[in-house]
Amino acid sequence: MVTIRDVAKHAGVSPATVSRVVNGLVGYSEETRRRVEEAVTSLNYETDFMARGLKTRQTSVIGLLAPMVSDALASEVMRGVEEAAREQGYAVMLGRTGLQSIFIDGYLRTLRTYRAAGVILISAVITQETRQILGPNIPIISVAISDRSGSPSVSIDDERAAYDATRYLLSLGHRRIGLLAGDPASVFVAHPRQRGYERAMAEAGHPPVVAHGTFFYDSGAPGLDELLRQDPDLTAIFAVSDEMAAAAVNELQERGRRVPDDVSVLGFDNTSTAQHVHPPLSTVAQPLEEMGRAAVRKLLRARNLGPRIVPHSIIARGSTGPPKNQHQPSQEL
Amino acid sequence: MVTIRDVAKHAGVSPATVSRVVNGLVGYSEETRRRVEEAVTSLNYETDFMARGLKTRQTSVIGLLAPMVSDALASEVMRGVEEAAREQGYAVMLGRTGLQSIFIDGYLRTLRTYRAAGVILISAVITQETRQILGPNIPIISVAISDRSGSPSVSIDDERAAYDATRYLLSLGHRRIGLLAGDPASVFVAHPRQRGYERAMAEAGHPPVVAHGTFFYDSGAPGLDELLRQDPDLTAIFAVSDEMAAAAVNELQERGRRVPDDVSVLGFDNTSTAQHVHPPLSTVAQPLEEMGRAAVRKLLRARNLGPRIVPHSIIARGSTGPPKNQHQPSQEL
DNA sequence: TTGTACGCGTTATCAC
DNA sequence: GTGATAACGCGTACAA
Repeated sequence: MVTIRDVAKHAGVSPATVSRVVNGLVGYSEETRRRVEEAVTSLNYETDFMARGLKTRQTSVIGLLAPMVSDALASEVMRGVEEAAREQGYAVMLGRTGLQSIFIDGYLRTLRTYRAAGVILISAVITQETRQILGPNIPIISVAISDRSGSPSVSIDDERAAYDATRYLLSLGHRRIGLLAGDPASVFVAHPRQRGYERAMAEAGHPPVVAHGTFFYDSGAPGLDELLRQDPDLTAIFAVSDEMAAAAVNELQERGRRVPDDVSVLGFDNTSTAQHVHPPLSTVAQPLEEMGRAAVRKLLRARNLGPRIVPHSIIARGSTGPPKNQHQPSQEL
Repeated sequence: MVTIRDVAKHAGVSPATVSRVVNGLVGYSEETRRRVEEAVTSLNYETDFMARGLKTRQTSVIGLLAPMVSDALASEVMRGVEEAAREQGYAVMLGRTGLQSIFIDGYLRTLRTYRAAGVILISAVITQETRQILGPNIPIISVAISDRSGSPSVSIDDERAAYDATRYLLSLGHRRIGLLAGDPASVFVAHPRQRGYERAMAEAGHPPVVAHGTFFYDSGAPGLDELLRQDPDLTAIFAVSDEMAAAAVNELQERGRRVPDDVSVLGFDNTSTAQHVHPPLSTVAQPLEEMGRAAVRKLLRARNLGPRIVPHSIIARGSTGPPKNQHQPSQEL
């Protein structure tokens, strides 16, 4: 292992000077810089992050905590985080918090003792406790969750997005629209989306039809069943996750209903799942990868005060279309 | 920040003793242990990983490198790695290598200066260069790739799995089976799978029909098109990734062919994608999560010499069935 | 069990 | 302005 003192000896200067050159500080002549750099490359010197971190009480590590490291949404955000971090010279430390944030405390402690430069939380809110464990020196930011506490965050406006999505279905002519909502326990995403749907339906004067799922694929079919029991004549299903929407599409076809001819289905998140079903899902897009990148930038810029809302958009693919109106013939013509 | 010396003072012992107690070594009385532990909890002491790493030249960090952090296969492996690492008290540092392993060198260097305890490579082979950058002290292991170089690895026998999968289709009665193969450039997975298919077909006396894709969803439809052009009467498609298989299912249905009644489709990997299409994909399962866990264990046990082959299995879901045999009526009855 | 040198980069202090 | 010296950060390991 070649140390800073080896380089200093080779270049005929002191370790302090080498340090200054390596870190691009001031206080040396052009000639010294050249000699030091020559020594660095010829000896293949690399700064020891441990030693540096011990002294500076900072490492170039960003902690990334996701409830499931394997779900499509988290994966997209992770990709953005990883790219932005690498570009800025940071490494990413990965942790899974579990659905009920079981492991989060342990990870935060680890990140603290590793003197992480910051922490990014996917789909989880920043609690008082979180902040406390992390201490005052490590910034934290949440991504892809509507956290109204004013903590640093990057997200879309979930209420507005669901409102817009419902309006989109209304604009296609649908009146009987069912909501495949999220787990009411995970109130921070599920609730705003449900509110947005309900607001749009109320404004249009149509009764809401709601069933609850878990966001995951498996809950899509039972949820659809529940919705159709409430109203067998639904012409559109709005699911608050692509996974549930995909399950709904498949289950509808299983029951002999065509998508979108008989029933339109609209998803949420625009993950890769949306494109893997047939017909491909129309969905509400969150710019997930960009949100990951934005989170890194915000974290490192240290002006990460308060929430940042990024724009959502609605992507129309094959799973949505006008209703056939067979059950409500020319009601409004 | 409370240091080991603070604890020592509080407990009336030396820093060295505190260190031994904290690390569960021997050489202190029961009474001292009690006093030290009391001091640790009352002062809320936590070991500084930087200082420890500086001295021991080791940190509890495992590097995890994947070509795409967001694909379904890597995600499953990552989940296993994360879980096993956490249980053993290790943190996971994540890196994306890019499809052509563009960033791998940079990450390896970073991992070296962080004195990682080991490196796990998903879907990439360990080259001479890789080993050289990492140095002799950091073990490395590859996962989910048939690397015949004898380097430490955890994978299925891809050739055998593809052979078995093809035999499975043959046993259903299929004779005209097309292979949607992988990118021939990524020779380490694509090639063995193709060989397994070709061996099974040769043994059965049927001509192979092969088209190449990229493993990704988008290449499925063009690949299918290519296969059907070579033989319009194929009754089964074996795709070497679930994504391509999913695309094939969707494209077949788009063309008015029923799955599995007209054409059976078999996937590979058993990722979540397999369950998101309709009908759900029959597929060759790799125990991806378990492979991730095994990689961590193997890495830390330091008896990680040579490859380890884990068993594959074939999961029959809705996308495969016997051929209708309309083109080859009762040939063997 | 304890004292203490050590690992290595950084930075404050000092000399030229 | 240039550069050197040395103390420092904190846990570990070896000699005592």
